[in-house]
Amino acid sequence: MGGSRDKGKGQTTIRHILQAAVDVFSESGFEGARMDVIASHAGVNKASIYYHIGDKMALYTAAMHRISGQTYKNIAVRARGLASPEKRLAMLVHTFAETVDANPRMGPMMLREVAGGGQRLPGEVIEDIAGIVGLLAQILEDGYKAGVFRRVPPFMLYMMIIGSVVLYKTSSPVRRRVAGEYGALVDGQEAVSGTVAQEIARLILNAVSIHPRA
Amino acid sequence: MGGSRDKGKGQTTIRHILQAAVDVFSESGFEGARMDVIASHAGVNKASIYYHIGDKMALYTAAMHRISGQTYKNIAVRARGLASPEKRLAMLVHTFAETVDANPRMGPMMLREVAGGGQRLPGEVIEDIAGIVGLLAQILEDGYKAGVFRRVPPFMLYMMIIGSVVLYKTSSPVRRRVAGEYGALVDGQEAVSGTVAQEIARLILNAVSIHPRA
Amino acid sequence: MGGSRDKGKGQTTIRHILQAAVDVFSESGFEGARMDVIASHAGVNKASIYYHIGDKMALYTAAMHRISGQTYKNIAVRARGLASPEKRLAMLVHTFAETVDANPRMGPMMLREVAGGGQRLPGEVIEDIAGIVGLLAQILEDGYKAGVFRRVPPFMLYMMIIGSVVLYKTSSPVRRRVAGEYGALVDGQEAVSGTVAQEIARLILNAVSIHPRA
Amino acid sequence: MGGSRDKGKGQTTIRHILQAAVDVFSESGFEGARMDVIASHAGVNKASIYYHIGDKMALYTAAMHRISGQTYKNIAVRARGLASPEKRLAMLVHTFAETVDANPRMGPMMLREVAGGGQRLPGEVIEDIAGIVGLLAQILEDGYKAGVFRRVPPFMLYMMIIGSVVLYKTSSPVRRRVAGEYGALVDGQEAVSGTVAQEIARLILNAVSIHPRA
DNA sequence: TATGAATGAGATTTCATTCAT
DNA sequence: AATGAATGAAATCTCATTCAT
Repeated sequence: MGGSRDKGKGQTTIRHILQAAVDVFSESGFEGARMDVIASHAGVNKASIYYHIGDKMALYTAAMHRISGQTYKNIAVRARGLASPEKRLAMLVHTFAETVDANPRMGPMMLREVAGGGQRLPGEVIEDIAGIVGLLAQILEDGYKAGVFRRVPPFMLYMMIIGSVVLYKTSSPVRRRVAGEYGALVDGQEAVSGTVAQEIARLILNAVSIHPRA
Repeated sequence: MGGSRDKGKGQTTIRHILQAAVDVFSESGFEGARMDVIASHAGVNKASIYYHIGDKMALYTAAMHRISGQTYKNIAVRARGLASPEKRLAMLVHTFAETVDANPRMGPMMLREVAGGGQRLPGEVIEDIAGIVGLLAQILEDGYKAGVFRRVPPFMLYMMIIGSVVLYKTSSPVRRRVAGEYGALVDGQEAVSGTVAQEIARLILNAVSIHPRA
Repeated sequence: MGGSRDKGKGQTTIRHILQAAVDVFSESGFEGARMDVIASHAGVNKASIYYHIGDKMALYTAAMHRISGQTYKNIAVRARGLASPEKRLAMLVHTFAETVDANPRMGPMMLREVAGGGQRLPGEVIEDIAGIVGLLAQILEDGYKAGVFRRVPPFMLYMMIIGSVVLYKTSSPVRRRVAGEYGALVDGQEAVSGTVAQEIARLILNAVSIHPRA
Repeated sequence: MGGSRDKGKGQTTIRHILQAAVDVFSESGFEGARMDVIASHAGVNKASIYYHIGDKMALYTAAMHRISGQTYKNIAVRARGLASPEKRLAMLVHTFAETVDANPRMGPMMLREVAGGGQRLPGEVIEDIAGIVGLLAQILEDGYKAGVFRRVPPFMLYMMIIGSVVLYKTSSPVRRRVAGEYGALVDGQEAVSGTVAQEIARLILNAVSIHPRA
């Protein structure tokens, strides 16, 4: 019946492996991840990973690229066609938050990479990040020309956005543990798109906007 | 036997070990760090680490606490005695930035912990973090009561601050690599206190302040 | 279906496989050779080797026999019909040298076998070697009866001949490296038949001949 | 009593490891040798090899050098002080044969190296070989000047000597198997110094000497 | 207090071989 | 007749930890 015959069996296997790699690497980091674990998550023999993809480093690269590529594509597609810089900036925050929600593994992987100085970041991933920073820079430039935004270094704002979104998302276990110490100070939602993203977007917009003196 | 002057020899060794541990753990993460490497950085034999401190986990805990404790103390001391909530908030950002500059290892270690869900964070470190979040909550509360700040979830703002400061600091290698792809978009200072911290403080203040409509 | 012209297709494949096997085994030895490498040298899929020939050992046996058989046949054919023992001995050295030149892979394979005690030598190969030793023994016997040769153990002379020819041929890379250390001592021709074989034949003849006292 | 305390425990371990390495590598070749086997031959844990020496390649290098060095030293010491070139050449053959008898592992290792083109031969080993060839060249030169030797390329004669000695020694299992096929042709002594070396020395001397025409 | 040596347990990687098509 | 995919078994190498001194 229609469609998927067993042709391309290898492609399916590769997809399984990459998904498992994303999961395990993001949970445990590069050194902490074990090939055994990835293999069994993927439901394949360890040797299959080497057959289809290569060694641990190659697997890591492939997994990273898979995620950064998706993120960039999502953001790029949605960023088009919105009129005002404010709306585009808000949209970027929301899209980023949604991507993080849809890809809970992305945050940890990126944080770890940044923590390690990005030494392991493959060129393709760097390109994806540069793409996102480029979009953000364009928005800020347009807003500045329109007289609504202050001059803000785009990379700094990028860090602020992913900092708040990713850390907020990722830190929920930490947040809970801090909550144990400090009761009311902490607020417990899990998803970061929706309410939380709205709050973040408002803060970010507030931060970059030019406000008239009273 | 002996007695008099060999007192404190062990303390020096312990200090060397802890410093080396901070360096190596922050560079490579928990799993990536090797006891050999830490030992040789410290200029001692591997077995000495076990004698003086304990196993890898104990060493990690000690190193983390050493850093988070310093940070908390720095911030707590400086945050006292400033009148307006705005000034206290700006001060907190600056102090945090300075601490990160003075302790370049702190950022990576914290990012990694957050990325890993903080599973390994020892109670003492959690307390230090909670302490900082508590200070921040107090500042926001005062500002809200004074009618100058909006209601902002303190943990979210905490994430925003450490997100921008730490990521900005830590990401300088990544930033340079992105710069290669995207020329002018990136700005290259290394220290995060000073100009960069000022810019961040301004953004943060802008973000939380209540602005009159034009 | 099929029928007419696909006959013999398998034979070509088998030839390719065997040639590749000879190349790779002689370059890397039995343990060092990889089935993948042999397959790709032969331009076929790894599984084809198993289909057509069998496992690694079977392939090795087939490759060895292919070579030893050629050598024996060459020598046997040429050795016939020459009158004097001296000429037949010289001819044997030359033929051996030519075979080694034509089959550059033979030397290494034989050396390795000898080095390993010949445990892996299949019976057919042993027979080929025994054949050559037999020819040599006959020559020596005839020369002894004719009063021109001393009594020399044939196997020892066989070792001397293949030792000098094969080692000389095989060792050219080593010779070049030694040359780097010891300049003028080394002489660099590549082919072993021709001049080199003449020199060797002269030495061998000199060695076994009976020389009148001055 | 006297002497060996437990000081230098590591040195003993290293000696055990190297001896085991020589045994196993020479029996099985580089690829065929298993680190497990070497470790258990040496009576140490596998990891000890890595602790004391390094990886498989480093171990191989160390083992090769150990052997080639001993050989060169033996020959160099004995070659001094003999008057006539003939006696020195004979002595070299005998010493070589004795060394091979004393070090039954040397032959196989060298044959394998030659078979592989010597790609793996470390510089130190090349130097040892060059040293031996140098001694031989000197002897031949002296004999030529004295009018008793023909001009013979030293490297070729070197190959002839080690070819006959080493192959003869090493090939005893092969010889036995050939004997099974060809009865009387083969002669079965195991040691190569003594009678066999005498025979070889006589052949070699015969080969290089200038003989008056009858 | 300090260290060279040693190791068990486990990690990554390789490879000959088989299977389904 | 041929092949892409898959794998069990085993090889090399690593590393936190302990021991004897």
